[in-house]
Amino acid sequence: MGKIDLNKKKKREALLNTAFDLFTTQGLHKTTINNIVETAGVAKGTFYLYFKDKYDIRNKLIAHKARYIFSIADEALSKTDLTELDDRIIFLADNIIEQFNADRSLLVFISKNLSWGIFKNELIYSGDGSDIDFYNIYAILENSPKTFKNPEVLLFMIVELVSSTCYSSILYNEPIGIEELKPYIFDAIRQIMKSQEA
Amino acid sequence: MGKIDLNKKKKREALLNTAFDLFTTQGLHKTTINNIVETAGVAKGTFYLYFKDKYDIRNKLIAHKARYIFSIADEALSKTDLTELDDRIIFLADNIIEQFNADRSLLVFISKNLSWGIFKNELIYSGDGSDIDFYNIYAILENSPKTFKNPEVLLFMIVELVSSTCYSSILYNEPIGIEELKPYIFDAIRQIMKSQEA
Amino acid sequence: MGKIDLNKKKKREALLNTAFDLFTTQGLHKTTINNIVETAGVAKGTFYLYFKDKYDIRNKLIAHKARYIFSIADEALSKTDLTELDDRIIFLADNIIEQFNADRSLLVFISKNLSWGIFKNELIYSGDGSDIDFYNIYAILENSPKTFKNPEVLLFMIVELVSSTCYSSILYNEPIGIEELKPYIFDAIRQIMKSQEA
Amino acid sequence: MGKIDLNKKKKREALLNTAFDLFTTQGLHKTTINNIVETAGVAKGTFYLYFKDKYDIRNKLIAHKARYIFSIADEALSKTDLTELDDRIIFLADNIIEQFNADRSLLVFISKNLSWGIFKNELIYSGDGSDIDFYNIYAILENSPKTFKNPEVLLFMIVELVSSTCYSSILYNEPIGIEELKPYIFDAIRQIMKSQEA
DNA sequence: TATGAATGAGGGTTCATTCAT
DNA sequence: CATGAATGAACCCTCATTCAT
Repeated sequence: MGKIDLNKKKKREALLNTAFDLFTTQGLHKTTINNIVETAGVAKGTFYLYFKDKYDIRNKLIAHKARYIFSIADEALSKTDLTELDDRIIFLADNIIEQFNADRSLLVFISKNLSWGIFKNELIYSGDGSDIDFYNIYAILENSPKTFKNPEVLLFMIVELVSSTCYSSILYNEPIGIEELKPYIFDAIRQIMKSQEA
Repeated sequence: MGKIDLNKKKKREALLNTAFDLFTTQGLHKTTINNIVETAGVAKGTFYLYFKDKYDIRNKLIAHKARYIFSIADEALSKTDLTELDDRIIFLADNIIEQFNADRSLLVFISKNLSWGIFKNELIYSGDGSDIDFYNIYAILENSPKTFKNPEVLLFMIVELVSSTCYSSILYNEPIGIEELKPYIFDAIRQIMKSQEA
Repeated sequence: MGKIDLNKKKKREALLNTAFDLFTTQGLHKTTINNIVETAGVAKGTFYLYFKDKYDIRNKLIAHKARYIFSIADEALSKTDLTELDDRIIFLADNIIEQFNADRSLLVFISKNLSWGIFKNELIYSGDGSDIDFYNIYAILENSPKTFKNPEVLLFMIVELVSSTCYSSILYNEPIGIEELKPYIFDAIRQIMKSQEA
Repeated sequence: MGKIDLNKKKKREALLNTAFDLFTTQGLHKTTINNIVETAGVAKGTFYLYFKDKYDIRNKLIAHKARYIFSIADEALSKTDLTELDDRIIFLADNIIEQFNADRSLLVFISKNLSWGIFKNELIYSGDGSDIDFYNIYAILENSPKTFKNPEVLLFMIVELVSSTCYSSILYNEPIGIEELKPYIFDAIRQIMKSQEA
């Protein structure tokens, strides 16, 4: 990669990082292209060399950040010797909850923008290739000795339950704080999994 | 109520209805005050007689619409002879899901804007008095012969599970359509309730 | 004067007093008809029964306030036994300066709005009749044993010197505070008068 | 200076000139940004590249114009062989009065906006460096063989006397025209100076 | 590639004025 | 006389986008 290409990548990443910071601190709507380029230290026109508009850069950020979160959780899981399926799923949930708890701006950004569609397409079947194979997470369910009526629905319900309850609990302590809520969530996950065993 | 007051109420409602239509079809951000007043057929200044700004009218709409949805479900429930708690909860969930299924714009609007905080304050403990007493829904849990570790958390988890899974399923048929998804949701609700019995 | 007429006068005066308060605290431009009628406690339409617009009420206030200031000074002068002309003029100047010093909002309002033209027409030759005869002040010069080349110019120069130096000194202490400045002003007045003796 | 920089300067000056014309013919309040940009022939947004708002451009104009007036007078003075201090001061006063007389819009603009504070900071101690050194005017008093009790107060009183009497006389011929008034003003200046000799 | 001056449509908001009650 | 809901023109200002350099 030549010097020019390196410079290009640096510019692109400066824009991505800056945009993420601004989106999470000020919100998508209040963040202007001006804000982004000024903070990133590039010229206004340069933005348009890399991204179509504000929404383009946002979409690229979502996939990037979500993939990163799962890779962290997945890596941590691989360092455990958990074998039971529900233990493994709950380990992942817990890890991700903690990531969100540690970085609330990340939680806001992901929650407001990540749909199941994006999740499935961008993460699970991701053809990105650059990072970990996220099919793993999905594979956990399929390669288990237990079988489920509909693994995708199961995963979907778990993801939705965790992410939506997290949001209110971590950000507003409503109805209770996340540490207190966790046992309920994990219990619920176990029950949902049991109910879907084939 | 005099002629003038009637006229005022009509104007206010024209603005509310128009705003709701536009918010749900074009989104909050893309809807302008101009759009609203033009469509509602009033002068721009009139908007500011009734609402502080776009966010004020949105907040008033959320409470209004959410209250309405629950009142419909509650009324339907009262016409059944269901006695078992889980049956009653699932009846409510089903009814609300069907309302969303019948009016997707409502689903979008409510999902994007209703937080648990608003839900609790505006609906359950609503001092509005104009409509049904929403404490009912909450009361269902407390007046039941069964008791739960933490009724509020239980309700919270059910609401979050239903609303977040609905969204993807009804709007995008992801991961599966709502009719197919329902049994899974209802099963999950039963399991979650069972796990929280004290 | 009937009850209705009394009520009318009360409304009019409420508007005048309120307008003065608002003009002096917020400025002419920032004060709206809305502000005035709300604070005065009358309906919006009522304003237009008494005044043409914001500028009409301002003009009526200027004359009213200026006349009042001079009447206070004049009355105080009549209670002294000063006989020398320059002493009498300086007494008036001092008295008016002190009134301004005690009520800076009055100073701002008068300074920004009172022109020599208004001063002459509204005050000196005032046909108002309701208050003191302001011709007095002018008459002081003419009835004096000393005579001046041009009494009106003399008065004009004194008024302009006093009012313009006051403004900066009282409001901003620039270039020096009013107490320190006074001897210079009074000295200057004496010199100007001497130079114009015929 | 490149082509772009030249263009920028031209735009900025077009805006300044246009704003001055409009402020002096229509008043600050009645002049809108729209007026300015339309007349100047630039886009609305361009205005905001150079100035924060209407008041920003006004402030920049005041300093600019006032400095210019004094520079003209100062230059004219340097071409005379006047040595007596009061003659020099009166020469400056006369020159400035004539400038105002020749351009009444300038008089209105300056009178309504120039305070002693601005005068002192922006003109006398101006660190601008671009124009003449205005400390000169101030220095005239200090370097004179005569000494004064308080040179700043002396200058202040002269400036205020001249500017406030000018305003009424030039614009409204009240109480008399400027040519007729001048001898009185100059006489007054001489008297005031004499009274302040230490 | 990279720049940033220039654009101008369109945003939210204000407020003097009217007129039916 | 008094009201105040309604009006709508006009305000200031923002900001995504372009394009000559």
